[in-house]
Amino acid sequence: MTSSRDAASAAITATVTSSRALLGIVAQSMSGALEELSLVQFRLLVVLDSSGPQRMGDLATALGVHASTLSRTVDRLESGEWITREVSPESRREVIVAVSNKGHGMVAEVTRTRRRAIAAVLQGLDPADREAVRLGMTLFAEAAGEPSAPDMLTLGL
Amino acid sequence: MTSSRDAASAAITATVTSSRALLGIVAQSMSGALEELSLVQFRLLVVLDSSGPQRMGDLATALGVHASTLSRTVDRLESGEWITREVSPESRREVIVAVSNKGHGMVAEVTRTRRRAIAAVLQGLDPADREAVRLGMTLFAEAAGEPSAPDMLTLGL
DNA sequence: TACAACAGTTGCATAAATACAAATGTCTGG
DNA sequence: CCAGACATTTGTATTTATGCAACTGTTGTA
Repeated sequence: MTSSRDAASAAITATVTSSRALLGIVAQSMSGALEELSLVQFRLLVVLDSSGPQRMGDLATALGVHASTLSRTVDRLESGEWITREVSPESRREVIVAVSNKGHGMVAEVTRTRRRAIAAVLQGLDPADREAVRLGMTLFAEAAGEPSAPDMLTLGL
Repeated sequence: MTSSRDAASAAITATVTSSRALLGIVAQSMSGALEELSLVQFRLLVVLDSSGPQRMGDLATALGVHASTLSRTVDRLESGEWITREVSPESRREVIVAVSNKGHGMVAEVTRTRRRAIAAVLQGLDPADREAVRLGMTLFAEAAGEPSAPDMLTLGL
């Protein structure tokens, strides 16, 4: 007979294997961006793109880096016109950073590429299997919950 | 009615969401290693651990970096005793790099942590749902195939 | 209004990753 | 056996990321 432990283990192994494939897709989708930006810079762009305009200090906290480190990274991104940096209308000692159109376009491009790559994989399945993937992925995502921001930052995502 | 395009799109979205969760787990599993090693160094360790001992030149090619760059990175890993570096028994001009016990242990530890984290997530599902995840993940992994090495390297995996 | 708290930048300093060029040592074919 | 090819390392230089300390300017408050 097959024990429930074997069944659980099979699910784990399948998930690990699948995570490798998914990781490959994610990495590949980022390769274009990483020709123009460092991983750290791209990470900043993603955070800013998803959270909206931020004060320097808050952004430094969100990224877990020193304010001076952020200031330099923002220098570089600004000179590449990926982001904008403006004195806050609220307080002249605060500086608000926001993604530029160019910056948003890059993030969107990566997202689009990722989605397209996943779509291409699913294309290779018949509808019933595709539905099985949808179900499995949905169940897993629900059980896992949202990844924490600090976790994602480890890999610069 | 629900078109087949909607169904496909739902599968894509579910997979994208799931990939985020998986990425979080992967990143978290690496966080311990990244306190002691840089991403580049860890990447080298993983490649070496999975492909076995390599000549410097081949390793540089596999990692897509200049030989001199590799030489320096190997210096650092060697001084931390993560790897060994020995003159090849075949030819005295060749140098063979291999993971040390310590290095292998680190990679294994990350792998173990990852597996455990995934197991914990699956633990939260009842057997039927877990089986659905197993099936979905298996189908996806089969359809996606093995990720290419260069792709994985983008993220240092 | 003066002073303390705050936000950000700038002046160091360090470490890592990177590549190119040059040097060193080893092989190999003629 | 020796000249060129080959594998690796070393010298040099650049870029990025990083943090601490000091500085500048702004705000709030006693």
